[in-house]
Amino acid sequence: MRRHPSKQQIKVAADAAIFTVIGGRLQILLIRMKKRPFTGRWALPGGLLGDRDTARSAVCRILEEQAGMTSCYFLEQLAAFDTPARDPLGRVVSIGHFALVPPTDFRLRTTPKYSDVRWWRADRLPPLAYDHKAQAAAALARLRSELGRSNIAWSVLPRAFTLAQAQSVYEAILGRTLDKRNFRKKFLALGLAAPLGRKSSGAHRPAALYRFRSRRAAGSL
Amino acid sequence: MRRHPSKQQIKVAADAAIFTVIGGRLQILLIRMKKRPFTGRWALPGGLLGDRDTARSAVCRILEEQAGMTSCYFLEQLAAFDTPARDPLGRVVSIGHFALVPPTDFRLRTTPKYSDVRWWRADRLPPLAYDHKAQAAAALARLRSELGRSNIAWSVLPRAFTLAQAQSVYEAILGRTLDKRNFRKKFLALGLAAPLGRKSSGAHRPAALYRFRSRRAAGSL
DNA sequence: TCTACTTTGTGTACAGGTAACACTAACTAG
DNA sequence: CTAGTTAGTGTTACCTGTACACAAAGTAGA
Repeated sequence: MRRHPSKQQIKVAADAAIFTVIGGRLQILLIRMKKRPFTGRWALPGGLLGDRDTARSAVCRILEEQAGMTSCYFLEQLAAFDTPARDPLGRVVSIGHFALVPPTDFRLRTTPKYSDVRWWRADRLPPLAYDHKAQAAAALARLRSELGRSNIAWSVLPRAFTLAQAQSVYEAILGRTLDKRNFRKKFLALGLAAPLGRKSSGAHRPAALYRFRSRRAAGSL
Repeated sequence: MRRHPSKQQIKVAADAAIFTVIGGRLQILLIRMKKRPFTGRWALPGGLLGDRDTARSAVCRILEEQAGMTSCYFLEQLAAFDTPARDPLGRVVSIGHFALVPPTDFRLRTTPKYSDVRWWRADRLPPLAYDHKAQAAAALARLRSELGRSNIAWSVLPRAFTLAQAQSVYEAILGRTLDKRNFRKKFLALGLAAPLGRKSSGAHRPAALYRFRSRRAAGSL
């Protein structure tokens, strides 16, 4: 082992399933490819690692290049995807990632290398390039399973938020409605959030505002 | 993305944390390295992927080469380990795996490339090469967390087994004793095992024998 | 053959978490 | 001041996990 023969032809890439919540719906970020053999196809943002990249730093760089997205907050590794035929142009092993980001922190912007970037509803995806359908499905499953055990939700909520906003985010991610009283009980029992003052939204009864106690706690490998 | 520059210098390896249970203790398979810079150090079995290997097939091949271990039953991917400095001789991204195997199916056998192979108690590991300490720890955590949700245990139990044997395996893996009545209740409630006839072990009251209904069910990504 | 020893096999009670369920309080707009 | 909308609050039933003790079945050896 570890013979380091110079003949190995495998390349290493990183892909990212980036989620956000817009309009009460879970969305995933896709880019549209220009190059063959996937011309016109949508795909997860991704690309090859530089020699000094970690997979994580590669993802951050790629997100800026391909979508104008700065600052990766929460970003976690998903799995390695290594089917030999997954890239028709050559042997590429991809390290999949997933993240949850606030929809407002940046404006999506494409580059000449791609024809488009946009959010898609996570439950209505177009056909995807490579094995990205499987990657997106695995990422969604992990996102849902981590939601209950960690404080990922902070990355898509504003600094100060109401419990109704938090509940709406959880519902969007899980894809089902939750009971209001049970949600409040459980969410507060997790001890991740602390109350502040009050709020005066455009109309109706003001709601108490909360903030997350810390911005990094459980969840990582 | 996917420019396929021929200049990328990263290589792809696969490592494996192979567990078994011997004498009521959880054991992990290590090999002893001859080559610099880890001469004399113990390490997880592993090596570079061939151009047509999947990570999984590479692990199977490597286990046969490095330890004489045939037939990989249960083998699951753990994570990609991509710290640039993890291999002092060059940039290598490793795809970690873990498995649980029966201790009796083969005789361990080393090769001229390594000075030794043997089982080590999982709670008393020697210093390891590369980032294998972290890989082994992550593998153990995953093994424990999958134990409750899947039927991995079949891979270390004989075809026909008693509930006491099963309990002993679970205790070895989890590293703590379990309550007999609770274990039997839960194990049978999982519905993975079905009863057979009876047994006459060397001494004492005979125990009912069970078998697993299927040899592949839950647990995979 | 009887006794001592060892292992198998079984049920219940309590604690904690999850899921279902409806009404009053506070504010805005007209 | 009324109608409309959202915020906020407790209790009950159920399920899961955990703690705990004793009788039954066989072997080995006196």
